[in-house]
Amino acid sequence: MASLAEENYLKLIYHLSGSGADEVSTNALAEQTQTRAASVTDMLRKLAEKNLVHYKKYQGVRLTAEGQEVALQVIRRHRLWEVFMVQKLGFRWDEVHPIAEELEHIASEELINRLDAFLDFPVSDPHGDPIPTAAGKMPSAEYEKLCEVTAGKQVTMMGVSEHAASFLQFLSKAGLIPGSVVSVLEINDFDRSMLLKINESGPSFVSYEVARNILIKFSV
Amino acid sequence: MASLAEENYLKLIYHLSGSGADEVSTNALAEQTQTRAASVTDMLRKLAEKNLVHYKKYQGVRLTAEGQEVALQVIRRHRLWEVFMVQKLGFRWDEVHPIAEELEHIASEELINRLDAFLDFPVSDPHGDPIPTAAGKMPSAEYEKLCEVTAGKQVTMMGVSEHAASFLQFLSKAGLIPGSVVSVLEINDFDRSMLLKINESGPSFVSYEVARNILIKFSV
DNA sequence: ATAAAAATTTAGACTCACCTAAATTTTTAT
DNA sequence: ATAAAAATTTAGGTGAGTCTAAATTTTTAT
Ligand SMILES: [Mn+2]
Ligand SMILES: [Mn+2]
Ligand SMILES: [Mn+2]
Ligand SMILES: [Mn+2]
Repeated sequence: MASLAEENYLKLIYHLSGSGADEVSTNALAEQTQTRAASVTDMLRKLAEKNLVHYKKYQGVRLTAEGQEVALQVIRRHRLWEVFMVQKLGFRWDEVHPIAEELEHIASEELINRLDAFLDFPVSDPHGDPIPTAAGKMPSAEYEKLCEVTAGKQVTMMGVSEHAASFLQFLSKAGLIPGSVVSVLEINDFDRSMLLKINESGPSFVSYEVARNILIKFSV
Repeated sequence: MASLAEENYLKLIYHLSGSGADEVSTNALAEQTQTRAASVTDMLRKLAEKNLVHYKKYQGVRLTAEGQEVALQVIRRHRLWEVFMVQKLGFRWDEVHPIAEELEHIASEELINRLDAFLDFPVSDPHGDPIPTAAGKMPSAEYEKLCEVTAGKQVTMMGVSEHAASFLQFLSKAGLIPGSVVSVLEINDFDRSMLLKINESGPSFVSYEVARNILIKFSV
């Protein structure tokens, strides 16, 4: 029903709106889609026509219930394929995103539900992002940022909020992957950089910029 | 490089030409692509421009070496995904073709080679069709047709030359799937229908039309 | 050999998803 | 409150891939 381009817009609106909460601006969409604002306007008119978004000229755009449903389906497919590529095909977590951008548009529901079962119904993807259910619910995964943890605390790494391959490669090298147990040894007041103990290994430094993009939960 | 539509044309030209041997007519392509002859002409001009086909007006079309390479890549992807869906996801062999028609256009070579390894380098797909190698060679699989077997002989079912879901479902019900051992008990002179023994089960009849589309090899 | 039929190509349009340039509306700063 | 700046939309195009209708070429039949 929704074309490949339409699916990409809906998914992007979902992400940029903070899971559908706020309005998204034309320019924000243009920047992320690598297109021009005029092209975005054209698409928004079409999506509104199809009742996939609420759109009033100059007022930004929000997903309708129907639009959100499509967006969550696309996100579900994307994340399940990422799990498949990492767990079954042996890809690294920094390699799978561009391929999942293509696979997410294969529409067969039968295919995706069988894939889900084959993967044992994973609840999150290799980056720690939650996988929407077949029924179209996004599991809420509310994590803290590592940069907000105080010295002396021990936490578990749960995911990332930045998906650039170079960032992910840096984390792998430091042993910082979902599941890693991290103790904050020291925090440098000056630049907010952190000295960490990661899974029994020797201490590592991470900058505030890195810590800001690492999602954690406090160990019980 | 080649668009989705172009890939579909190249694959189709390969099949209709008998693996690249003969010229293919505009009308034959129009019929199979569910488009009009005029649209096919447009596309052939474009493919010729890109050096993917040899094309002279009114003379039909043939793949270039480069075009054949693309066609074989697409066929490789199609068949590997079919194996994946049947062997790993539990699809039936009559369900996978339409989904593979979409998956075959995911271009990542890394993905397809890892999938190949994950599947243990299968040499044929669920329908018995050979899978082109990563190097772009189509393994030759020269089988006889069941309709040409004489009474009293025992053969092994290797594949089908007709892929309609209804035909495949009929075969499954009769227990006629690749690997089945088949003995020809009787052949009816009048309509060339056959009485078969399939894998130790009681005898079954198949029409000439069915036997003509079953590929076999003689048991050693 | 010629005329009719069939196959194919050309001409002119259409939709989708994008573009640039120009207008318009909204926001921000004075 | 007004002018400048920023954001957004409108106007008019483009290329890919398709269409219908008309013209052309090839094939078939007499
Ligand atoms: Mn991703
Ligand atoms: Mn992810
Ligand atoms: Mn198939
Ligand atoms: Mn097949």
